[in-house]
Amino acid sequence: MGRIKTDTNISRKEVIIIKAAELFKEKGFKAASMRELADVVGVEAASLYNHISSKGELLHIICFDVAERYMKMMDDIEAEKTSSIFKVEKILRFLITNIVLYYNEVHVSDREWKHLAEPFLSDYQNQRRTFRRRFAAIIEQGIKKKEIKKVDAPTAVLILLHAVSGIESWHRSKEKINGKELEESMITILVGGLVNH
Amino acid sequence: MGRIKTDTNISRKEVIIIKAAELFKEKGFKAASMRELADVVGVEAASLYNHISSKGELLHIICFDVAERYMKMMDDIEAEKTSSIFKVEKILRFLITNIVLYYNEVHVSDREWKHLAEPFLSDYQNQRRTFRRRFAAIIEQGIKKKEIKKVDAPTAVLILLHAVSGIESWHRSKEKINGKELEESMITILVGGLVNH
DNA sequence: TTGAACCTAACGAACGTTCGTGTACTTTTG
DNA sequence: CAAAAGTACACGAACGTTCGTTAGGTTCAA
Repeated sequence: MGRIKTDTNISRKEVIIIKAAELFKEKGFKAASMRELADVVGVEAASLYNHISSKGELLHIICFDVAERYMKMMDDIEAEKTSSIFKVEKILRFLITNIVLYYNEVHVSDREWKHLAEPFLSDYQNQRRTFRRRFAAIIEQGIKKKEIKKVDAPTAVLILLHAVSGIESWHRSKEKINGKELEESMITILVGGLVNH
Repeated sequence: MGRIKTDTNISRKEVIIIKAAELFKEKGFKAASMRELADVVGVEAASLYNHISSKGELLHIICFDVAERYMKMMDDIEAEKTSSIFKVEKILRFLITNIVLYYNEVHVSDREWKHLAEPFLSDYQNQRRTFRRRFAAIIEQGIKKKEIKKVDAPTAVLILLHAVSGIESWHRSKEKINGKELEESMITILVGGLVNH
């Protein structure tokens, strides 16, 4: 079939990962086969194994790349000296931008992490849990300082995270509304609420 | 292995569907095998086929039962003579209650519908699209009547639907907060917003 | 005694992965 | 400078397993 096309900026392994993220998103991890992936990459299935060790490794790389970016962002924002409500807004903006930039990868890490093999599965779950706790802590600070309404912080975090992940659906119909507009809409609704005060 | 236990209220087929919903939620449709399902039901894999025609039929039933309830609810609410913001609130309350009651089924129909076979796949997608449009129309009415802030209605719908589906995560740690509390928290945040006005 | 419910055994298809080999560069050596 | 050795990458064939499903016989309640 021929070689995998690359330039100096991107390795053949990275090409496979990018295509895998797309395929896993489209079909789901289990339903996507290595033969299909090979087709998309333009090579025979066996040839993939010159670059990767297993199908599971692909999922692993995708999930942990995303998780790492989340953690880095949280480190930065926690260090900032701004109001809690502004921190919440900043986190939301990061999440939205991140989804727009790494659409396939984020989708896969959100929906297919169950298929990670141990011990990575536990590790991944821990990272997500920690992230949510740190997010909730910021909201609780905001409540104490009366910047944020008295709400159950962990519930608020769940709502915000899931609300943001709704962008995937939007992404399918790009034409209708652009990324920046979408971001503003989301912030308005989630931070300000629907009611016209 | 023995017979499937039933009473007069619930057929053997329904027992299989209930267990299938649980298994599909836990493992995903593709990763869940008929042999596993048989184990859970307490029977050999082949015996399942005395009650169902295929694995796909199980997914079909689960997805369309949920979709039907959504549509019925929308019919009712559209017919009501109340304010738009109150209709939105009612829809949200329905969605939350529905998730709490039919946790596994809703989860499966949300995440595994991709694996439906045609022509049911197209049918399902149409139903969901229609539902979102009707929801968006209610929000737009609210905007016209100045009950609701000027926001992009389709975006608002996506946010609300995904936010509500976040309850799944909550469901895993039932002890911490009960269903009614959760419902109030969600309405407060989604309708009223986070900011303390 | 009939029919629903279950069993064991087996089917072909698809899966992830391994193997041995071929080929075309690149590097090392005489 | 040319031959040899090494490396990177791709191939087709095959592996052992698991999958959904079917065929045909058995059990058991009504």
